[in-house]
Amino acid sequence: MKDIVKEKVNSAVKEIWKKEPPPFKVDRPRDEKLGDLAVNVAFLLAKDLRKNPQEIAEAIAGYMKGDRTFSSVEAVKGFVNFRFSREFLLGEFSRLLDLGEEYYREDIGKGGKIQVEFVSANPTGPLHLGHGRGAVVGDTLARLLEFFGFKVVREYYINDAGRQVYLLGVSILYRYLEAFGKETTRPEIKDTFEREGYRGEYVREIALMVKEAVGEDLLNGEDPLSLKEKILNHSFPFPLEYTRSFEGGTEVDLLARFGMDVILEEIKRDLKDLGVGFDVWFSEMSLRGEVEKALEELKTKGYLYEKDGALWVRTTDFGDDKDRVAVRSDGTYTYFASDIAYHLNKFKRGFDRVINLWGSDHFGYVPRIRAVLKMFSVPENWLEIYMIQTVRLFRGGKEVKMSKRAGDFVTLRELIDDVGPDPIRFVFLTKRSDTPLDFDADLVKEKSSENPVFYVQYAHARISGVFREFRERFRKDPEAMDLKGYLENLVEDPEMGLIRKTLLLKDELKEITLSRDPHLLTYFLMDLSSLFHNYYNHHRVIGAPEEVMLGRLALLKGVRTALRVGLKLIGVSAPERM
RNA sequence: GUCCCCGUAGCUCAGGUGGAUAGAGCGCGAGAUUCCUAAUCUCGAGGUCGCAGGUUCGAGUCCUGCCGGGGACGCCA
Repeated sequence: MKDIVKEKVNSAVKEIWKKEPPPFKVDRPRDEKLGDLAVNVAFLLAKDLRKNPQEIAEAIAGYMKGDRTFSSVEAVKGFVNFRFSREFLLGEFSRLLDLGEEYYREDIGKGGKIQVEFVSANPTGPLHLGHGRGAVVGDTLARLLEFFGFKVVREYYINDAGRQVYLLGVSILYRYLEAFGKETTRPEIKDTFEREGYRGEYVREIALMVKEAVGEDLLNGEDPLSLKEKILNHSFPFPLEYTRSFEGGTEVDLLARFGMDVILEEIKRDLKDLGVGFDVWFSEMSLRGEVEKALEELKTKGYLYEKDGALWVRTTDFGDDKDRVAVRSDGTYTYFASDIAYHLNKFKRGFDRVINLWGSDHFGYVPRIRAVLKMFSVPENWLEIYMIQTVRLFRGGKEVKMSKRAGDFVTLRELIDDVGPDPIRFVFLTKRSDTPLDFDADLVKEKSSENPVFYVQYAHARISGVFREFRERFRKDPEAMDLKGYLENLVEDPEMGLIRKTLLLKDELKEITLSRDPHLLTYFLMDLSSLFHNYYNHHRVIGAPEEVMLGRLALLKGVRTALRVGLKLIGVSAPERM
């Protein structure tokens, strides 16, 4: 609807002053008594035209006289305020009834390829709340982009190479021995575990699975390759891709691979239960050759140099505050080296746009990645990076500390089991993702008005209830009825208000998608639900005179479509009853 | 120390490229149900938008400084 106003104001300015208007804003006025939408173009034209804004606004308003889209166009203090006519609103609402969900869809993306990379948690432990937040925000963003015609690839980058994988293997080995009441005779294993090992309970569980599969054989120093076969033959109820890919090496490596198989399985299940799916699980390990090639290219371009036996990338040439190591003096690659190759890989895959959702601990990482992309002349706006801030969990009014070290951190799994996916998704979308979020587990569980997700779902359930009742009493299905002809019978202000709000979702969705602010959608849904609940409490549908009843049924049908679209996009269910 | 984010009602937070009299939920006070679900609704109280300057016709929004909170600053991942 904003487009319509924008278009009309544009041509008015062109017609009256024979000039192209500056970029102006179409917004909802603070007070809805002033109108449905307001335009600030008069302020922006004032200097140029050497007139005061009010005069300009009046000229524009005058030009619009007789336009049947609006019931009024007024100039107030320099704003031009538009109020949509009943005729126009009912016409749009009829289209909504005809088209259903499609009314809100628009092909902005035109098939453009966008990758959204999110979560990407290390496969060395269960997901925690912060990962869950990233999962929900990323998935919602992906849903929105898809809705608007982008071809979206959801990708999870698995850090399955590097030191943390070794640490996982060491930790499993340590716990395995412990399960036999033994201590390692190798001091490097003991030291490493004690200093940096993963202490979570899940490591013990994995160790027990190993014990189940190979018994004491690992204790007896059997060849890792034959241990591998024993694990594969044990028929665990999940794929063992990493274990299978083991082609010789230490038992620590084998255990790490098995551990990653187990953990990734858990991670996938957690995400699935949150309603989050991925198209691509990208393995860091698989980049092997590409890392070398990428570094070779950087070298040719002259951005690589050697110092203290390590290989450095001259990221300071492009705005980073210090240069970064890509290859350590012991010859191993840093995480950064993999990431250079990974982003280059993304670029070569031909995405028009790539969105990274990173945990806030990656903050300092942004400049170096941007620097590298510049070295490869990748356009600046190709990569968007958004930070997902930490989530603090509260129970019984107290913060529940999450500490991966001590192993007593709160997992996403516990919370999903505890409160279910709907409240989690909703709450994660009530704040901008780049600010910290406090999550009150007690409150979220409570099925009361304190919990906004139920408020919105309840609106949907109530409408469904009316439809149910109608079907029972009149033996007709409102879904199948063409009700738009009865819209004329809606005459009350709250009805027009609901219609207006329902139609506004279209602008809202578009803006939210383009500004990448999925959290605003929850606020819209609460507003719409509020209007509906208010209406519901003061107007009866069934029991009203037939003409009015059918009109109201039409109204509710449209509102329900809006609620469904909104809920679907944030991945929250729209229950028929509660 | 350097950099980034945040500071709006008692609490948790919206306020999307500056725009009109500052918004919601919770909490608090008062009320609403013979009728489609009261997980609801109505009314009320509650604010120097951290502080001080600046830019502007206009600042919660932009700039500078200060105060307070959080985070990032490894040849970790």
